[in-house]
Amino acid sequence: MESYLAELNDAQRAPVLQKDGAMIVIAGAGSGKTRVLTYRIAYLMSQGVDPFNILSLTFTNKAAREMKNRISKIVGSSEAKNLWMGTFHSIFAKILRFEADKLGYPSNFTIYDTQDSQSVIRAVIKDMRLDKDVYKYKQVYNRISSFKNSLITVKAYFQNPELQEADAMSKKPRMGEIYQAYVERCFKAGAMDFDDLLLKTNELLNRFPEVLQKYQNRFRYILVDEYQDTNHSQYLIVKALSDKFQNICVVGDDAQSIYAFRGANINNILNFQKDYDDVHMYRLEQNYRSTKNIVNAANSIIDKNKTKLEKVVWTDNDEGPKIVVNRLLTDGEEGRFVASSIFETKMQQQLPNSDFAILYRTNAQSRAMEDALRKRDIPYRIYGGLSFYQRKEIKDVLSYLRLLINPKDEEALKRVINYPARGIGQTTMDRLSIAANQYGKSIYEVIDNLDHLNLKINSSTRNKLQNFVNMIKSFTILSQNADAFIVADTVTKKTGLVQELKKDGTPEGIARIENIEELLNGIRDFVEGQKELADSTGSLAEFLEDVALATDMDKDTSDEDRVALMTIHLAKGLEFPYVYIVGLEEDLFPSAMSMNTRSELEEERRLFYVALTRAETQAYLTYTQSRYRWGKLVDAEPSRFIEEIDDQFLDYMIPQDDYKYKPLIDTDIFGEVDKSKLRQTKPKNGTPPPAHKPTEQQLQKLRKLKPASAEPVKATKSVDLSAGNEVEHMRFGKGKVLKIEGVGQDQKAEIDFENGGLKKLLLRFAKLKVLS
DNA sequence: CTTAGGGAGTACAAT
DNA sequence: ACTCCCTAAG
Repeated sequence: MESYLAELNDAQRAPVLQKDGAMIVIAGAGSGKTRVLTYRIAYLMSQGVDPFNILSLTFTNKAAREMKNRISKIVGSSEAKNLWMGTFHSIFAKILRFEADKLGYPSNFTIYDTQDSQSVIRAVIKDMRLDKDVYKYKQVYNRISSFKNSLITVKAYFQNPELQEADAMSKKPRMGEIYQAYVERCFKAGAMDFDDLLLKTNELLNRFPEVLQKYQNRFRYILVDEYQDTNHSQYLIVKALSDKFQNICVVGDDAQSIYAFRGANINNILNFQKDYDDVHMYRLEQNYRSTKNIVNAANSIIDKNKTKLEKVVWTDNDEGPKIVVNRLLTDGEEGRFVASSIFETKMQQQLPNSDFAILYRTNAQSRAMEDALRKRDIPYRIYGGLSFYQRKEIKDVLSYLRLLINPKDEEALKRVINYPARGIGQTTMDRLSIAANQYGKSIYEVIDNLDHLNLKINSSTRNKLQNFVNMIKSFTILSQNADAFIVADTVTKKTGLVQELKKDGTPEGIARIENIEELLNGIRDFVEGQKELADSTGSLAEFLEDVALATDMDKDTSDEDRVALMTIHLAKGLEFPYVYIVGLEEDLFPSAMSMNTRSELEEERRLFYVALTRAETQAYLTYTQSRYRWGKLVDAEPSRFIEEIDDQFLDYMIPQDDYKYKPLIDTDIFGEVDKSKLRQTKPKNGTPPPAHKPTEQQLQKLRKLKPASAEPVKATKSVDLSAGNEVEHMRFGKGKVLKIEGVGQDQKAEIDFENGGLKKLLLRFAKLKVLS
């Protein structure tokens, strides 16, 4: 029974064997944290804990499935079945469906994806007659999302002068009204957006003490993976649920916190010890994944960050080959280099395609890689980007299905009411919409009751509307007796969706039909899978629930032999023998949008750390001299992150000197500055990290080198400019006069710069002070 | 009401 | 490059 404990090292075993209480496991990259979580759950069950009382929150549903399988093998599948495992979103969506009536939602509420939400916001902005160039819907969406993730409700927003002032300052004084209208529309449509799944869970637990108690008693043991990427809303849910029994185990790595843009708060992990009594902290520092070269190179990077918990990741693995760095002329060249490198390695070492991954900062970079791989006939698979379920034709089918389940779902209705075209245009929709508001009904209800309402709609249009409603109703009746596949199949045929695409005849149209077929196959598989589970009928509602929260990473691709292409964000938690990190260029990685503050830059650096630590055997870093961006060829310069790796771990494919920063010095302005001295300002690498397991003394010493956390430089551009702070890595407004320190030896320069290109240069080499 | 074409605006990561 | 929105004509 306990034989699996022997598969753990001492550091891993300790947290597994602590049955009760609060604990945090700081797990370095590749240190076996999934194994710890899995075995800990198995151990709890072996100690008599009912699986029904264990809640395990994972980062992907796939990870949950895999862990469950693993646990099944240890404790038996009938037991493991009762475990609550999944992502925050999927677990709490289930609970919310069960408790929906308490919050005034139907239990069949729709889950709006980002597209749906943004579309609602666009409509709100339009209806409020606001300037769409000022109120950009994506920005507004992000702002509202961040409110929700911080548990700032509409009411809380209007009670908070600071927020309102901030919005007024950014010339969006009516943000609150938009927020309010958006929330109302979603509620009316019986819809929750992604953030609502967490926000409403909080509301549920706060407002209904008996509900809170119920789930507190149910989830006596809570485990949270990737805790460094939890946002405030998730934090509060975990806190509330674990409050009674305090059996809480969080696992994470602050060095891999990369979701701040989604509201993740690194302080959740940094401050965990303050949140519970008697917190045990465990550290997993031995890396089993990567070579010494990779581990040490990664350490040398993350060392540049100031905000972090101290830990020392080390490995007993081989030294391994150095990290290869190569510069290419263009992104096309870059793709060709990567493809041929993969090809050669694959042939020489006789490796499967699935041993290789190409990681990039932005989805747009996949194009060049794809082209090159295709030319070489190397099978690949792209993860992320526009997911399958977000494609137009798929969303169209899904929207019909959504409408059957929840006729109030306005986004779905708007999408399909006139597609394929059936003569119901904007004018009609506007009238229906006004009537719906007037009577406090949904648009669908208005259409359904046209005869009883006095609307200015002519009889032919009335007919068309009636036909539409009748069609939907016939589907609804069908769905009461038939499974999801039969319903979906009928829908695609009867609505004329497929016919419409056939008529089109273009290659895109054919591809779309194939996609719809793939969707139908997927639904059939789902239905069969669900029916096997016995307690499920494979209904449409179940399928839609699954789809709404499905991600690209949830697909089982273990039997595919393909090179993996994905963003670094998606690669978190994965590992590959050979990893290519492409596009290591300033403004791309680190992203141009993430260089305003130290904390943003540090997150980019963590992202790079994540990328590099995916590699088991060898990593390749590439960058280009010019790249197509925004449809134009633009110059690129090497990322500072290459420079930050200690040279001893790198193997340059072109003369090393070429890799040094080439300062973009404009001599007109910089005439008196000695360029050679500028070069010398390259930061010296600190003490190289230990290649072997450090002694306890060494560990202590290394940990003491940096404070546990440093106050990040605060940063809105204006504030820091006027404060005269020493600031690194910051952008400045035009026309500011700055003092530069640390240029060469005792050289100081005063520059009035207007030119965007100069900003970056200065940041890289100098500390800046504002003179005026 | 529908459709095609032009013009303008937008560019990060994603549950 | 791409999407979205608007306009004008069918």
